[in-house]
Amino acid sequence: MVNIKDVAKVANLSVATVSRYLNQNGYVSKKSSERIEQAILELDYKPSSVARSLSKKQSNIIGLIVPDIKNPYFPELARAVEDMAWSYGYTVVLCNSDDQVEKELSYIERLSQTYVAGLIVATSLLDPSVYMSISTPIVALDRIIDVTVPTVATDNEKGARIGAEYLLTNGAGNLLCIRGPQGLKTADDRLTGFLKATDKRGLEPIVITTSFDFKVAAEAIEQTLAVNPKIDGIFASSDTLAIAALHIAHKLGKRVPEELQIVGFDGIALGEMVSPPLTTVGQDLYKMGAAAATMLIEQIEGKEIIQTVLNINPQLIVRGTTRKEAAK
Amino acid sequence: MVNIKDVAKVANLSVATVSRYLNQNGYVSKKSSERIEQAILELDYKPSSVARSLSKKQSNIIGLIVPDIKNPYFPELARAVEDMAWSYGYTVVLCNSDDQVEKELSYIERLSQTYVAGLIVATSLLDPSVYMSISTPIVALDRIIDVTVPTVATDNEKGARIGAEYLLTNGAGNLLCIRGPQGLKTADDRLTGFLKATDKRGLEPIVITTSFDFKVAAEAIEQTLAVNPKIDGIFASSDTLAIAALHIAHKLGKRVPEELQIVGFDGIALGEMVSPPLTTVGQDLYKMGAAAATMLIEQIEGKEIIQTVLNINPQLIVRGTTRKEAAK
DNA sequence: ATATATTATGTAACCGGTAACACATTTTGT
DNA sequence: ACAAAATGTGTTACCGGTTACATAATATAT
Repeated sequence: MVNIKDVAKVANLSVATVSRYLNQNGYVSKKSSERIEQAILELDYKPSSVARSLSKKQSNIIGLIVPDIKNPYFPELARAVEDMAWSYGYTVVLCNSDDQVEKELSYIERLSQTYVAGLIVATSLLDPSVYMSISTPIVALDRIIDVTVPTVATDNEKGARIGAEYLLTNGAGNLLCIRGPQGLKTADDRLTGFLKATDKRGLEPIVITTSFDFKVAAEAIEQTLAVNPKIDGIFASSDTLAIAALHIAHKLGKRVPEELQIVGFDGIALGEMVSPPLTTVGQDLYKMGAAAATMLIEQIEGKEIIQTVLNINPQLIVRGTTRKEAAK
Repeated sequence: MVNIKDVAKVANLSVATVSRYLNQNGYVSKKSSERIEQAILELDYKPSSVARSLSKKQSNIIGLIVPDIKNPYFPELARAVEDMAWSYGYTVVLCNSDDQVEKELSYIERLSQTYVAGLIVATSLLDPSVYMSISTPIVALDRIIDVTVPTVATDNEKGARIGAEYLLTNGAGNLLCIRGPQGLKTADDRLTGFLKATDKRGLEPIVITTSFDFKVAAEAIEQTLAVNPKIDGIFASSDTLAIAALHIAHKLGKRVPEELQIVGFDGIALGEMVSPPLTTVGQDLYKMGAAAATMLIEQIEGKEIIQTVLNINPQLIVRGTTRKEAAK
């Protein structure tokens, strides 16, 4: 492989000058620049990012830690992160933590051995102090880790309130809230928002807790609907859960949205594919991912961060699992 | 950060001995080993993979190139690849090629600058010669690039034949085949398999070509169904397309599977979530991804590759979009 | 007992960059 | 015109490992 020395030799200059040219720092005359360009072209020289990393103690690798890329929520974020990273010359390492503390810690350790430039963390199982003690720049995505950690997130409480209120103004009176796993801040906030909406009307909705796993969730929902046939509105803490509810509704022969209305949360692409398409509280996932990446890269490159917490506003996306006519 | 010199100093040995100990090559006495272990523990030493990469001209990074991780087919593969890579101590860089030659080439170039250990390629837009000329180990996943490139793939033709035959024996006589984009080997093979099944019966099915994009596909399907109301069986080249068909069927009020039967291809998790759940020709995606990763790592680590082409057998997964009773 | 093989360890060059420092040359200010 | 500032370039140590080579100490063979 061609190295910087070869280029220096051909250009009849020292490696330092070539390095200066490559990094656009220090002085390089026009003539030298041209000779270097020529040499680079001639030799098809590609600087070794490994050598650069070793020397600078800084790589162009960004770690993206998600619980599980199979969860349809994350590919959309990942894609946005990757796009942004790409355009800034960074590379994304995909890490599935599987919500295992050990695995996540081990990943962080491994990454730090490669001088990883920064971390985007879309998990929240570790103690905030762990993230705060990491020396590389970090951005929390979709999860608030700590006020000191730059964050891109949605106002989950508000979104849930909007979603629940839409169900209520839309004629659903007996609500079921399918909340995500206990202890997950995101799910907690969504429950809070939901309850705010129902409390205001003095309602006592049913709340069930379930994992995000489709089958497990579907079973729990089926049982709940069997016991409480009066339920005419479901607010789900995620689109996957909402789709599970829709699935069960079909199975039980409940017509959606005539007999049962469903509102999800997230705005994943899948929501448009099911029938009827899912009404949901949408987050602009691409925007979130892109914002997180941009934020991280700005941190990495030493730019002053003005805004450390970016709250993306959720937006109700009305599709087919709610009754439109009643909305007025 | 603690480096190998510090360890050597504490253990009262030279860096060479410590390095030998770390790599388990060369001679290191028991006593020295113990002293080194002690020192490593004491200092919490973690070897720098960057320095090692520079020296060895080999990293522990694997590049995974997919068209778009948002396509629900790829997260399942990616997850398997990542799992395997993880267990062998490798790290996965995610690359979305977007089916753009330039982007893919640029990725390959960037990765080679980091001494990437190997590449798993799930795209096929580049000329085979490009992949063959790459000096790092490579494995083709889901796409056959060239006989000389180790490959993990499904027998698409056979799978499509099985899927089409199932429709035919199941009472569907007027078939529509929704084939994927032209020029995509995978889609071509599936069409071939489909046609083999229909030709055998002397049928003349309708074949439409469409992109994998959900909305575009849905529109094309809607038009086709409108013009050809007789269609009672659809074979789709991918589950996403099948789900688009299902979506349109619902929209048009066609009962599935009573009036219209649908068979997809791929076996993505999504297929179980729609209603009715999708009958499909399933590939064991996890197995494919894991096999590709294993194959690659074996290549990287210099093991003899006995089997360079691994054909995973597709399997018909009968669910709700086909009529069961007629199967006999 | 001596030659030879095996085991154990250290020195130092190397991987391919970066950047501090030194030095030379040109430009600018007064 | 002369000092000071700006510009241009080279030498070399360093980042943190690996490994070829040299050397020393044991173990084994004859």
